[in-house]
Order: sequence, then structure tokens, then C-alpha cells
Amino acid sequence: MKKNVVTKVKLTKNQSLVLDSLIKAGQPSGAYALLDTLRPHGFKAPLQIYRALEQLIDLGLAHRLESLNAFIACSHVSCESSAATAFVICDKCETVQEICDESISNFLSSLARKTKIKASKSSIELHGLCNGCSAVSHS
Amino acid sequence: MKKNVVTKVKLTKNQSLVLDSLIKAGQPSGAYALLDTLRPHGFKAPLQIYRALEQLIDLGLAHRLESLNAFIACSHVSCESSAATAFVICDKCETVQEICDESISNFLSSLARKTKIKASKSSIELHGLCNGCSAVSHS
DNA sequence: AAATATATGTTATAATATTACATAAGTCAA
DNA sequence: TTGACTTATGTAATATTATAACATATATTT
Repeated sequence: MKKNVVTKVKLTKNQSLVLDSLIKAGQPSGAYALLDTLRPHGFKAPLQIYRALEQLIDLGLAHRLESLNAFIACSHVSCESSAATAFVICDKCETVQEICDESISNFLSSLARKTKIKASKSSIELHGLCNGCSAVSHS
Repeated sequence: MKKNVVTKVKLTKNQSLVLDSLIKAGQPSGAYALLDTLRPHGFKAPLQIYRALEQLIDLGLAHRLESLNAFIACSHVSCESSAATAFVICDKCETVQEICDESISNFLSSLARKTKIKASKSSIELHGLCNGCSAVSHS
């Protein structure tokens, strides 16, 4: 797995703005929601968002949630191995837990070994109801 | 995790046609590719595809690959627990290995336990180069 | 047969993402 | 500093993926 350990990077203006928006949102955000948020800052086209996101993801500062077509700021100071992260998503309150430990990387290594694949990217997303929401919702 | 153990189901005409196309394709297919394949059979609108796919997925006969926005026939006679499946995808030859064993379900249970989520759905997708393709491609 | 649920057909539109091309700004070597 | 090069940006147009809304038809149950 490739990864990007980044000590210090200077983000461009657009990248900073997008990252700030993601952080402020604190939950999964779609590209067009980010665009709307940033219109007051002069953003006008989706590409401005998608390009910034691409860099942020490369840098490990943001992640893409494949099952939501949405993006989220990395919850770690610097996600050392953005390729071995799991996301646990509450479908009710939209809270996302980002898990990034040995159990994940071990599982992925083992899976790669078993299937004889040279892995480059992974996506693990678990949906359900978080502790709080499952206590409440009887519906 | 909910699952759908299906002994015998009568598929509708559209469901059968879509499933057949998926099986023939033998690799991930987008909804619109399926639509084009099935135009000769009278399909005209995306909804005919999406609706059939929804049922097939519910029945465990097909799966959605979130990271590709594509669909694939279940490779098991009947995927007993479609919620605990991992997909290993070669980005070069597009081959998909569908893994559905205890290591997957154990990993997911453990993750759910640790994060205190009541899981309902999961998506595990590992991208890279399969054995054959990684031997060849130096690019 | 009537009532109900499920499947289908069709049009329009929403939501997500990329292509293509032009311009600007930063980086580095001579 | 200039020129060559790379990276970032702006903008319009368009491609791709997915759903809403509404009408009709077919199957299932009572």
C-alpha cells in the first residue's frame, strides 16, 4: 500500500478552504454541498471542489466515502496510512467513526495475501446505527 | 446483519434479464451498460435496470461495488450472507474476486463491537493488481 | 370478482463527476 | 532575470449515475 506521510505541506488557497469546510461540517459532505458552502468565497464550479479534494485525499487529509459519494476530513492529526482505514457510519445521525489500527491493516494484508493481489487502495465502510441512535429508534 | 437466505425465488422477466446480463458480463457492469445490453430486449429506461438490480441485490443474487458504481452477479450459488462479503478488484483486468468467509464476518463483527454500532450493511473493496497483471505490468 | 400488493413503462429531472481549453502562479536551472 | 517547466486555477460544457413522479399492468389474496 502506498501512503503519504506528510510532515508539513503548504496547502493552496482552494485546498485550505475546502479542508476548512470539511472540518467545520464534521460529517460527510457531498462535493456540491461544499461548493455551495464556498460560493461566498468565490467558488463557482464543481471542479474547484473536486480538484482540491483530490489533493487533500492524496495528502491523507481527507477521505472519500465510496458508499455515500461524500467526503470527510481525516480525524487523525495525520492519517499515516490512509489506505488502511475503516469507516463506521451511522445512517441516522450521520456520525462517522474513522478507525485506523492494526486490526484493519492486518485484515487487509491477509485479504491481499489470500487473493494474491498487490493492493493499492481499499475501502471499508460499515453502516448501521450508532450506540446512541440504536437506543432511541424503535422505528 | 440482515441477510436473505433464499431457497427458491421466481424472478420476474426484467430481473432475469438483468441477472443474465450480469452473469454474461462476468465483470463489473454499470447500470447504463446493462441498459444498452438490454435495449434489444425492449429496455428503454434506467429505472428498469435500477429496479431489477435492487431486487437482485436484496435477494443476494447481485452485489453493488460502491467504489465503481457498478454491479456484479454474486459468484456464490447463493451468497448466504451478502452483508459480509469482500471484493478484491484488479484495476487492470477488472477481475473481481468475491470473498465470503469467516475472516470477513469475524472482522466485521469485531469492528461493529469496537465501535458500538448495530451494523446493517457493509462494503469492503480492495483494489490493486491481481496476480497475473502484476507479473506483467511494469508500467 | 374485488381488493391489494407488486412489477412495469415512460418522461423528466436530480445528483455526481469529468473533459477540454484557457490563464495564472509557483519553481528551478542557466 | 529570463525562460522552461510544472502545478494550480477559472470557466463552460458535457458525461455519468441515480431518482421522483405518475400512469398502467400484472400477480396474489380473500
